[in-house]
Amino acid sequence: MAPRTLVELEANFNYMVEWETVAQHQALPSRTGQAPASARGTRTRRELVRAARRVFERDGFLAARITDISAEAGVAAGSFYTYFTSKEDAFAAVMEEVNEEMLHPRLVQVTDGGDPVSVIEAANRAYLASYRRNAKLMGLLEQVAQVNDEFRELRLRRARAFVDRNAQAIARLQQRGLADRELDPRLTAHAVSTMVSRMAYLTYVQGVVDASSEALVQTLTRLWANALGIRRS
Amino acid sequence: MAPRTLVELEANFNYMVEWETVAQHQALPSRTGQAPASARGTRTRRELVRAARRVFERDGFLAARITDISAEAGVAAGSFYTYFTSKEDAFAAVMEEVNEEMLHPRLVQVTDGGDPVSVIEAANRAYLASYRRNAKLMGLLEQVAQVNDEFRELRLRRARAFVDRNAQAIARLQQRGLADRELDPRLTAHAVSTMVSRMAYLTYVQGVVDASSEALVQTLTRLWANALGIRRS
Amino acid sequence: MAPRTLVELEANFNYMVEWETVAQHQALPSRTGQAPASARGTRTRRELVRAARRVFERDGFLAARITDISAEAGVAAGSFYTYFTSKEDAFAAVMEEVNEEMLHPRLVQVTDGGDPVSVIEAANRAYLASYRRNAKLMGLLEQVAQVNDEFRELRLRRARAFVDRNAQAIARLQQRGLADRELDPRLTAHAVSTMVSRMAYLTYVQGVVDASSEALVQTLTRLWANALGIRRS
Amino acid sequence: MAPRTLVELEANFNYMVEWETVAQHQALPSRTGQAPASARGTRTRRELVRAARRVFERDGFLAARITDISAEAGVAAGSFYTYFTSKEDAFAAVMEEVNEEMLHPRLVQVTDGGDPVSVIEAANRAYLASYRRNAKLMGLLEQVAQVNDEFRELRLRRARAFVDRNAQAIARLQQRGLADRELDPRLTAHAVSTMVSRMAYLTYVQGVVDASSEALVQTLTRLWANALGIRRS
DNA sequence: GATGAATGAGGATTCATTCAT
DNA sequence: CATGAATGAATCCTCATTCAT
Repeated sequence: MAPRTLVELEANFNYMVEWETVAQHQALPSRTGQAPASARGTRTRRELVRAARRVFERDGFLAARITDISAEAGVAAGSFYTYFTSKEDAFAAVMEEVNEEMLHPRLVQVTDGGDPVSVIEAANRAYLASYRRNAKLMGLLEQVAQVNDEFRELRLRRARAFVDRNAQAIARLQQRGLADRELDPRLTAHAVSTMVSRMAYLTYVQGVVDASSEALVQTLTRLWANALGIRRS
Repeated sequence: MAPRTLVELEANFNYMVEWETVAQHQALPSRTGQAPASARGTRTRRELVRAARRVFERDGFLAARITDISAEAGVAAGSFYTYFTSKEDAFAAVMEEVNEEMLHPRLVQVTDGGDPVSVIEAANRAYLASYRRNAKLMGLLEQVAQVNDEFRELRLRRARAFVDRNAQAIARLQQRGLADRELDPRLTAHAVSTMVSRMAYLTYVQGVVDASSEALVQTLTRLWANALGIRRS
Repeated sequence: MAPRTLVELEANFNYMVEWETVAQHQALPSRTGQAPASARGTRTRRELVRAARRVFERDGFLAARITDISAEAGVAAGSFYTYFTSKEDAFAAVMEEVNEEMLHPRLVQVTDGGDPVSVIEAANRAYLASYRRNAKLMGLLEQVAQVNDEFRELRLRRARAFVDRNAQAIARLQQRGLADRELDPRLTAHAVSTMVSRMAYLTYVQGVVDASSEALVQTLTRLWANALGIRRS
Repeated sequence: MAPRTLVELEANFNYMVEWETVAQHQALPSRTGQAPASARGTRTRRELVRAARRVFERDGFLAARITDISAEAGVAAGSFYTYFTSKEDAFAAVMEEVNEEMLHPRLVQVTDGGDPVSVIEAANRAYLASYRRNAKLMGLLEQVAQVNDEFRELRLRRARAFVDRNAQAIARLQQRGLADRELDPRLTAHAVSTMVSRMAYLTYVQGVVDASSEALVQTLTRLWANALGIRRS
């Protein structure tokens, strides 16, 4: 039986590595200096997180200076350390914010009985749309993971979790005779996830893939279905 | 007619983005301070390049200090600048060296009449093997491209060139009825290239994919063939 | 009618190139890093400017090291950059300070009806006195202008302004039959200005002219009056 | 009796401070490493001196690097030290060369009985012409004297010698009733010398005085004659 | 809580000068 | 004599982090 909802789908073919990275409640590598107690504190912290996001998006993680962030937030340099212990900490907070935003994705519920391919298509469409919406941050995450071991570890750990689940889903499809039995489920899960997420990166962050989002959805969906050898009903 | 040699094959399905990146004779972003005029100079420069490679591989590009490199090479700090203008310049020189090595890949000649799939397999095997051999440097390149605009630009420009060629190859297969005609050739070229190269990265650089190289070759080859809808003869 | 006050006189025969250079409100080539916002900051900045002056006067502009200045001020090396962007910037601040001092010159009011020559004499006396008082800085300015284009440009631009005014004054005297009509007003203005200011330099900075200030005043005044062909009443 | 030749004149009113500076055979602050013994050596040394002049004129004394000079001369870096001990040394050699050139100035012989003013005029004309011809080097000398104590001392010592002679000449004119007896001969000698040489500097080096050489000669001559109170016959 | 000045470790870079070949 | 590579002392400058007010 086909998956019924996108949420269910995600449990099966989830390649949304980066997105879910922050959606998960596994602790981010954050050791926030202090939780704001007063209303003023809450406001200042919010300003700082917003400022950090702007500065990160504008200058990149490495080039961003603590000073720039506090200046952008309109607070004194020292105030940064009232709320964060480091640049990494502030970055985690920024991702947390995105997290909040992305925890409520406008995912269309998929009706029962949809065929596997159209479900995959819907998932791809949703994933690409949210990736595009947060392209700058996704690019940042890529950069930070490349530079900071803690973030890299975090990403890898989670990717593994997704792959595990996806691998199981693929295995089930194979057992039901709906997918190519020659494929190694784990490797396959990894490969197709990576294909989609990397294309999203190349398209929306690097701007090297010149295609409409719709064309992207169509092509990736077909490639995916083909690759797994999914029988069309 | 199927491609006859790996060389020919590369002209068709070349996803060896990173590898060829350095193999090409398009200039690397290198502005070396000086070409050594004496034998002694040649020796010192070579020492420095080797030292740079060791230090980069050990500490990463960002953490590497010029001082470390000259110390590792056993020369005075200032001598670094006799041969390079910057850390980037030294990095380019290191990649150049890899370049030399990879310009003579031990590519097995594929006999005539091999079916397309076995040719793809051979190409994948060769690519993964060389990626593995130079895994540390490939990871470095990934990191540097994330941090340095010049190297990023360079990579993107070249990737585009490969995709162009691959897209044409796919289009030809489609015309001959050997591949799924529903696929957009350019997007497809991009997607399958990225799938393979990214899996190589995740496996040999990040170590997250836990599989034998052979299993990897088998799975990627099958996924690729499936994805393109290649008819088996 | 003869000029009545020294202020009026200056508008006529002003050769005080270097002095007025800093007295003018045309911006010095200064891009100070930061205006101190606290009392402590004001104090530190003042200490730095004083230290800079001492070090410049002691070692000259070129030999002065940022380190020396911060050490002399009793602050950390990095603190220099809280207030200045460069050595040039600090130098501009030092000159600014002199500026303040010289904006309130103790110029004796000249009584009405004084004859032109005695007015010139008073002006010369005042100029030489203030030059002497700030001899070390005037020497520094000479040195810096020789080495730094921005300061050179500034000086030249201002010198031009003075010459313009002086030339007009000379032209008026010629029209009234009070000065030699054969002289080119602009060149003459330049020449006599330069004669006095250069003598001040040679005397108080280089110490090559061995004469009392009074003798200098007398001789320069007489040379000047003679040169212009001023008729004595 | 009026002076008969320009040479004689120079002995009287010589303000050609900078020029004669190098024309004199008082040793320049030069400790040349080695006098070339072979023909090849002579050639190399000449190349180096020429190159040094070009580089000094192009970049200024401070910015000029030994490396630039040897490169410009087309010799190895080390060769510089075969002939010079330092940058200062090379500079002295360059001035020496100019010296050679200026030892044969095309000075027109002044016939007997010329009146003093026309003699002064001729001297001014000759001085300004040679200053103009070597403007770049004169500017350099100004710069170097500002920066290097040895060159400064040298200049001052010589200037003093000239002033001495000129002061005697002026005193003689005063005794004969041909010049204003109120003037201090030494100070006057200094002042008029400086006026002319400084105007030459401002005109030909700094380019701030906008006048034809002829206008300059006329004005300076008249100012000078006026200043000394020379009676016209 | 906010402020903003002070700190100082840390690395890059330059170039005159030496010297083995 | 010429070569040109090696040396390394000498400063500059940045910026995360602390802390007194």
